[in-house]
Amino acid sequence: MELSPVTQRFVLHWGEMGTRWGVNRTVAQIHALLYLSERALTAEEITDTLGVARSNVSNSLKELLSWRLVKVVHILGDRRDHFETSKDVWELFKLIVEGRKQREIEPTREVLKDLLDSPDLKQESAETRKRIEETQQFISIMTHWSDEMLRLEPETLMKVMKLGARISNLVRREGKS
Amino acid sequence: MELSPVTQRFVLHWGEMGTRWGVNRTVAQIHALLYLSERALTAEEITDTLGVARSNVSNSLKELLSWRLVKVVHILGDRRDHFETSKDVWELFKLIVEGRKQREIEPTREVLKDLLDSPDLKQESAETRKRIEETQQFISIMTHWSDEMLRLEPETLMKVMKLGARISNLVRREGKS
DNA sequence: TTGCAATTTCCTTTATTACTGAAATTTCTG
DNA sequence: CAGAAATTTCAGTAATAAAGGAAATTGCAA
Repeated sequence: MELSPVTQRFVLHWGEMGTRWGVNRTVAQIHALLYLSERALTAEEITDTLGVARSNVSNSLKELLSWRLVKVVHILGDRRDHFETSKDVWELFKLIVEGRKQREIEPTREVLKDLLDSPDLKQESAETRKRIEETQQFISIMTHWSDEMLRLEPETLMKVMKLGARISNLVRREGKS
Repeated sequence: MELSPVTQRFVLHWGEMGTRWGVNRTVAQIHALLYLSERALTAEEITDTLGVARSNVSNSLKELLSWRLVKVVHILGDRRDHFETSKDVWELFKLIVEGRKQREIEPTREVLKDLLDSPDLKQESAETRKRIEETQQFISIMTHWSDEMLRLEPETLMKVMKLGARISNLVRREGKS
């Protein structure tokens, strides 16, 4: 499968950014490819289009499945797995935030909880204890809020965001007067 | 400088998570150390405490400075640079979001703009064009909203968050009835 | 302006992560 | 159930990133 110039640039860029987003190049490229594809693709097709090893595609798809960014679908009369991703940016965003929370926040939350429960804690200065408590509390609040937001429909979310903007404007105007 | 058990675990954990957060172990460890430290530290002290090469500390501090997570301060009668970080979690959070936006979003925003301006675009299917336009628009909205939020004082932000929670509850209740 | 402390640069080594390709396994079909 | 297609596993290799350490630079102070 030949890629058009625009698609090719999109896929290559997504791949380059992948590293910064916490996934490897191939994972990001596959996701980009599926995102722009009009239909679900087989692993074989992905392999050919991207020019990487079949096994690499297999592992990358597994990672995308673990993020729930990609789903397996079946085509009648074809025993091969076909892969597709949501075309809804909001949906994708939610899944990415969810995945990152799981990988980037959850382990820390647990360690902080552990530290705060630890008998060693009383040896620490009040300052240190306060610092750790505040960190823990902050994570807790942000996690809860983000869960709430992620549960919203796009339209509702837009309303909340506009509201946020309104309040922030208000605050700024009051600050000036 | 000897670390207490709790501080040590905190620093080591922060270091391990660093990789997932897009910085290397040393960078994250230094930040953790400064975060729990009661006073600003010299590069030398950091080197000794963490047991890494002096040059590694130098480079890591430079990276932390580029994130604006760390500041140089001077102590009267001491020519050495001393380093400190904010103790305010909200402040730190803002800086991290700002940094990540710069590194993880901005390059993509530019490429998408480029693609949408490109003469090649008209060769693409309507579907593809729509997909790229929506992506671009989504990034634009989210960036703008996050800028607004980051400008808020912690207390105002809390209000907005509570409001968000209220709306989300409302929506859920209406959905049920 | 020389000398030394402090810091950074830059090249090398080490560690980590990504990727390949062959072999093994699973899954489907006749 | 045998054979082939599809997929995954895994061991080795390549690529990338992190860290170390010597040498160079900076900047202050006598």
